[in-house]
Formats: sequence, C-alpha cells, structure tokens
Amino acid sequence: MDDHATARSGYHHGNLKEALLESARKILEESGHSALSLRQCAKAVGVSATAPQNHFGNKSGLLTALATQGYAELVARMRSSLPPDASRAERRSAALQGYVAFALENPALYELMFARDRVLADDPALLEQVGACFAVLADTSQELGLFPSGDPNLEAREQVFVWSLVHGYAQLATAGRFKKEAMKGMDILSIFPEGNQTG
Amino acid sequence: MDDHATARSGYHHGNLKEALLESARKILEESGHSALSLRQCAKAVGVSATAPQNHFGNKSGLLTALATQGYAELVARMRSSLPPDASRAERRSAALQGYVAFALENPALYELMFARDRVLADDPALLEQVGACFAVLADTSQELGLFPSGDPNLEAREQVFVWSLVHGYAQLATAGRFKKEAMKGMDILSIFPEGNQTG
DNA sequence: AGGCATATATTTACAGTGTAAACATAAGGT
DNA sequence: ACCTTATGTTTACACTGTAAATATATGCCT
Repeated sequence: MDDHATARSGYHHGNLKEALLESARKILEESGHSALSLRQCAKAVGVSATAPQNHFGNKSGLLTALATQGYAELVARMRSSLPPDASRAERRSAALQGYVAFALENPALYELMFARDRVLADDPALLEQVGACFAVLADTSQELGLFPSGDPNLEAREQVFVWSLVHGYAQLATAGRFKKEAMKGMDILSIFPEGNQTG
Repeated sequence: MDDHATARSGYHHGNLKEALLESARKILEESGHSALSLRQCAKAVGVSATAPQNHFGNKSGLLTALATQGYAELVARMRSSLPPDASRAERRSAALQGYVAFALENPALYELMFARDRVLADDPALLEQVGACFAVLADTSQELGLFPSGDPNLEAREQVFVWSLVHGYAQLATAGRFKKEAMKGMDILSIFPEGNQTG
C-alpha cells in the first residue's frame, strides 16, 4: 500500500531502521549514553526487544550508524549557508563556527563520534563521512600564515593545528571545563590566532 | 601483624581499594572500557563479586577514583624533570609534551577523564586534581604573544587556546584520526604557533 | 581482659542488558 | 502456486550493577 516511511501492516514495521535510529538519538541526548540500550530503543518504537538485531547486528552496529549520521550532519553544518564565492577565510570561519555549534547542540552524539571503543572504526560508511568531515577542515585549513612558509610539511601542520584546536575547544566546551565567567563573549573564532592575512 | 599494603588474613584483604584500582586500570588499558566491570575487577583481585561496593559505592565511584588518579598522574607528568629556574616557555614546552605523552600512554584512561557521563563530575577529590591540572596549564599559558596585548580578556583567551589545542591534539592522536604519513616528525610543539617571544 | 560499634567482605536475590538460536510472518521474484 | 529472502518474535542464557541480609575481623572504650 503506502510504499514509504511509516508503513505499518501490523507485523512488519516498514521503516524500523530509521525509527530505531531516531529513538536512539533521542535517548542519547535526553538521557545520556548510559541509558541507551537496544531494548529501550525497541520499546520506544513499539517493537520486540531483539528486533534491532536484524538491522544493526549488534549494539556497536547501532552506535556506528549513529556516529555516521552525526558526521554527515556535522559536514552539513560546516557547509551551511555559505555563498559559493566565499573566500577561504570566510569558509574557515563558517566551518569552525558550524563545527562548534553542532558539538554544543549534540554533546552526547559528539562524544560518541570520537569514542575509541564503542564504534566499529573501520565501517565503510562511517569512514566515508569521517573523510568528508576532515576534507572540509583540510580545505579551510590552508594559508593560515601561522607557520614558516618554507616548511615542506606546511599543509599537514596547518590541518593538524586546525583540527586539534577546534576539536579540543568543542569537547572542552561541551564538557563544561571552561569557567563560565571567563567565557563571556569568547568563542572558537576569538581564540583563533590571526596570521598575516588581512581578515 | 603487617600493618600496611598487602595484608591478608584470609577474610580481610587489607588493601582492597588500591588493589581494585590497580586491576581496574589494567583491565581498562588492556581490554578497553567495555571490558571493565566491577565483577571482573573483583575476580582479578580474588575477592567476592560485590566487594567493590564497600569501597566505591557503585561503578561511577570506581571510575571517578580512576579519573582522579589519572589527573594526578597527568599533573606529575607535566611537571616532571623541570629545573626550578626554567623559563615560562620552557615550562610550557615540558607541560605540553608531558600532557600528550600521558594521553598516548593511557588512551583509555585519558578518554575516561573527559567523559561526560561516566564520572561523578562534582566529586571533591576529582575536582581538586582537575583544578591542579588546569592550574599548570594556566601558568604556562601566559605571554603567548598570539593575541592583541590590549585585550582585557587576554589571559582567559590564552588559557582556552592552549587547553583546546593540547587536548584536541591529544585526543585526535590517541583516536588515530591523523594520517600516519603526515605525522612524521610532527608533535604538539611543532603545531604550536610561534608568538613574538624569542623561543 | 571483656564487650560493643564499626569496617570489611560474603552471600543471596533481582532487574536490565546483549546476543544467539529457533521460529513466525510478510514480501518478492520465478 | 512455490520457493527464497527479509523482517519480527519468542525463548534462552550469561553477564552486569546494585540492594539487602549476613558473616567476620578490627578498633576502641572501660
């Protein structure tokens, strides 16, 4: 009958995989990662306790799918609302602000995206999105003017610098490690050192 | 009889708390956080399954104690082998290198130290060590020469910058996010922009 | 010394969880 | 129609955290 989305013929859900991801995401941000279980997701969707196994194999599979989704959204956030003729410095500012905004809006998911153990690190779909994410950062990391221009390893150095700075800021901010009174009017752009560009 | 350390009168262990911490640490680094359970720690020490409850209350208590221990070691690492008359730039280099070295040597513990959910964030002993850790970073963060010197918020800006850069680098490095071929001869100092100091 | 409060460790019990295996039901292609 | 596959269910089991009751040692007080 209805060939898309929330088909429900009683026995078959019709869109269970995405429904499970959605409820998993909700549980994760609302109740923290310790409350996220396959069985709770199943119950929230109204399906048997072991139904998620058919779609994700095991819990790592679900978490991997969540992380993959997270990276895709992060990339979209970094690219959002950018005029096509923006300068590299403008693209960098937009990407950095979008990156941090995503982390602050989805702290539990963001933590999962960088967790060492919970996710299948060599999942192809995940690797693809991770690559896309870091490609955006790499593109915007050039020509910082912070390192000696004769350096043969200049590009790599600039990339590592930008990734480290923005990830560290994002995670420390979401973890609440910075004192609030010192953070007034401070954001990722205000701690980004000016190179020798005009900006 | 023996009033210290590994006393063993059959029933009472004598040093169970530290023994549990030790085995927890071992399990964490050798088998990952998913393998770390109170029951496994108890079994490793040769004690009943619920004995850890007497010393840590619950699992969060054990993880909090682990994280506290981690921060203490991190501080020691940052301060290690520094001549008392070292300049601020020298202290900064030593602290940054010690910080990253600790993270690379204890990746699972380091992740736990910045986890959002697993640890009792307001534990006094933990807060004390966190404070000590950040005090070292704050001390070494001054006079970077990277931001306008007239800035009324200069100190806070410098601190946030240094914490973000070193934490981001440490976590991305432990997570293996940097491509290996680009990392040859690159470390935290080589991505630290030179200010206007002599260094 | 005896005696009692406390700390430390055990046993038992129970609800959640992940996961494997066998089974049931729907969907699709030949 | 029939078989194959995909999708859900049921059942079963081992492992985990945690509460509660119990047992054993330690320390202090008189």
